Amino acid sequence: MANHLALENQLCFRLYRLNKRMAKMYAPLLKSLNLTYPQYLVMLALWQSTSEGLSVKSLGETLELDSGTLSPLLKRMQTNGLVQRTRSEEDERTVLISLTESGIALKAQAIDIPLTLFGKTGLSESEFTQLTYLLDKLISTTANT
Amino acid sequence: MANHLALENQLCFRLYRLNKRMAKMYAPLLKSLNLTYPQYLVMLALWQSTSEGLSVKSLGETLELDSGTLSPLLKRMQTNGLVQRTRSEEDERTVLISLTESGIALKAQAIDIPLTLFGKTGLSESEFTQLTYLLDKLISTTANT
DNA sequence: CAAAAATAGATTGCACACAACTTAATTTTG
DNA sequence: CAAAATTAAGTTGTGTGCAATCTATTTTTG
Repeated sequence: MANHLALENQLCFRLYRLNKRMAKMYAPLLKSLNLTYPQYLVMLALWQSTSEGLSVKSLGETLELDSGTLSPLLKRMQTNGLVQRTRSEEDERTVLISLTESGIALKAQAIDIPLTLFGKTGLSESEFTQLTYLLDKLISTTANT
Repeated sequence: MANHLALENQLCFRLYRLNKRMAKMYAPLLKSLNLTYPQYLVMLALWQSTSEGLSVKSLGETLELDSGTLSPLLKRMQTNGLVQRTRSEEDERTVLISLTESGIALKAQAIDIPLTLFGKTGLSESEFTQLTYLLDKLISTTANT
């Protein structure tokens, strides 16, 4: 007779706690780069993009964030000198976000973060693979928006 | 040669996205109970507690939230008639949070939520068990606070 | 082609989430 | 026992995150 409403039985609560703990583990490393956790995700997206940058729309699709979150976040990143905003010439509605020199340079300082964090998780390679598989499966069955 | 900074390779990003998707899946169900997702977690904690209720501190330990989050959140729940606050008599620093009649009654309306959501995940029982195991392992290796 | 619909981004309002700080009460300690 | 340290909640300030709305620009359609 399972108690379905017990907090310990909620998958969502495990994800909720773990997500917060992850962000807290990143925080000290990111602080030295003057980045918040969501800003770090934006940087990851931009570091792997072309030099023209990404539109706010495509950044939003990649990170699953809407303009209500991204607009002020990108404004802060611009203030901190990490990104530039350019109106697209083909479509005046579109704003292209691209890295500044300083934003590009920051990549070198971030390069070790993923492995450092993976070390702290204590997971084996095979557990990591298995967890990735299960999370992807769940991501694919949970519709976005 | 793995690209460690690629967004697709980040475990944290999978958890980040999935956590948000979960909250969005709960949202419509919780809206009919007039609860937000964090408020739902508070209700789960209170539904399984004794009738004396829980202190803000123990609620915070259970949910991994500090008073900066809980104080205003509990105030809103009190405004909505779900919980009461009582100063403890043994220790005047402690505030006990307990359910109102209406808060207790809400449990009946929430009883089907976990199974409804589990259905939407599309996970098998064995996948659920495996995922729970891996998440717990990760939770136990990631220190809190 | 002009009106209607759709799209991109920004803005507003509300609810977390957390660091840092404050206040009041209790414990510890010299 | 009194001063110092600790503890529990609350407050303040900043940064998300999202729904709803607004504005400007395109695209579609009659």
